[in-house]
Amino acid sequence: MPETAARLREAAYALFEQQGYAATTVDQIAARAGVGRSTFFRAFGSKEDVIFPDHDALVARVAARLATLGSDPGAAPIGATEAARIVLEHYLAEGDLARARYRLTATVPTLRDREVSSTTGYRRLFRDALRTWTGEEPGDELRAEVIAGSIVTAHNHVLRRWLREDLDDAGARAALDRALGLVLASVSAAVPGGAESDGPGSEGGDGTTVVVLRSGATIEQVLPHLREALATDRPHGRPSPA
Amino acid sequence: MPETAARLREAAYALFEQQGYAATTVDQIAARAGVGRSTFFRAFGSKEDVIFPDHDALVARVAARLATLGSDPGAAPIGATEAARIVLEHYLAEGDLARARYRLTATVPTLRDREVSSTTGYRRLFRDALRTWTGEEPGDELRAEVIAGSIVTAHNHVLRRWLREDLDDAGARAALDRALGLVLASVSAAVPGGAESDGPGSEGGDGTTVVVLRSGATIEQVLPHLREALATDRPHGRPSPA
DNA sequence: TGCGGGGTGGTACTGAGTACCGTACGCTCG
DNA sequence: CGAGCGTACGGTACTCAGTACCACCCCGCA
Repeated sequence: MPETAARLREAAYALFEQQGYAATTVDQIAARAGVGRSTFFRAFGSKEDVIFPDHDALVARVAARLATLGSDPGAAPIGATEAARIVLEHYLAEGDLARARYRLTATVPTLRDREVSSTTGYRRLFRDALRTWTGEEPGDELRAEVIAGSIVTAHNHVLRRWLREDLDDAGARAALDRALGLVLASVSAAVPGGAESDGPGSEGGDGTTVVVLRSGATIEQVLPHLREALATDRPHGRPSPA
Repeated sequence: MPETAARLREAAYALFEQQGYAATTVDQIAARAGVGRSTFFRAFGSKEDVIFPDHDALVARVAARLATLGSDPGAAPIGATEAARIVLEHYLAEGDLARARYRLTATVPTLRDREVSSTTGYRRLFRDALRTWTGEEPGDELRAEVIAGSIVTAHNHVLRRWLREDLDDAGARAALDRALGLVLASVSAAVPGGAESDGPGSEGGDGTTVVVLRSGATIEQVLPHLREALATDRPHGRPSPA
């Protein structure tokens, strides 16, 4: 019965907020919900699971969305953005419950670890889905991992701000779009040619790379900045916005 | 006595490889090491800690290296690279022990989670250290987080290949340099101007950005590639190596 | 000889998680 | 109506990680 699980969850959150996570025993939760201890472990596999219930279902939905990416390279950033939004929308729909969970995970190290390790699943999902976008050559594995990690980072960054009530729902949606746009633009500039040079600090004249983001400007607009950039000597200076 | 801890560690690894992690009890480890159960918990706080012993010390060393970054923007990528190499060198020095740990963490979900969550500490370290590099404005927080995450991803990517014996020691060092060079170059291309546009799929003509990495080439070498890149319409196309 | 402190072993306890069993409720089929 | 039957529940008993506490022993030292 999902109704029993709901009562258990409410009892658990109430006791956690009142006494703290560690000080609350499963017996207390079960007693408050008016059920036996066995019932608790049947509904949730563990004491932690009462806090992260529908996580698996969410992962499955994201995976389903990413599975439709196919091999069209242009679809990857849009699909990834929509997949990330699925997760954000899930938390927005949870509302106060998500914020209550955040208060717990922010406090209790065990729960924080649990949440952190759950993000790895998303990283893998995005990485595998992005393989078709980034390419299949050996060196591209790292690119896919970096992009996947950056997407997750961007999402979590926005989500955290919403959890802290720095952002309302609409603000979070807009911030996610902006963050993902920034991250995908930045990260899609990874340059295969750069991989051939021999690391930071070395300025092999052959390793120079020029990256163009967001085409649309004419050469005339760009050229002065480019000339200036090429004149400088710093191997890893700040980027020069044009 | 560190000698007692060493005996416990050897006994633990032997039993883990032989019976599996879950099937091995702390009593068995202590018995095999010829000490009491209390001694085990005195030496290592928990059953997991026997696998991740000097982790805190390693974090401290990385933190110490990053603390010397100061506010010189040019020092950030080099310092970050060296900090990442500290971690790699630690594992290389461990040798077979690190690989035995990898076999465990790859198998046992509990240990995998533990290791994953430990990377968060590095992420925070790099993020905070990179704040001075990426800037202090509000929008730059995300950039710092993304760069930090990418550094950790790059390191772990190389480390994992070494753990799987895809790479020998020298190969791992070289691969880390290349991976970090690639990642830092890519990620340092994050463009403040890009944050003003409204997400992927939009091609605001004003948001175009050209980023120069690894100066040293002349304009003549770069220009043809640049012209080609600017001619394409895709808002998020593959980068154009020059 | 007396004395204090660190490393040690032993005992007892709490609490999470598992296995198992008996039971009550609701269902369908005869 | 009643007999079977699956499912959800409660209860008991157990294992094991982790904690607290105490008694001990060995050591240097006065």
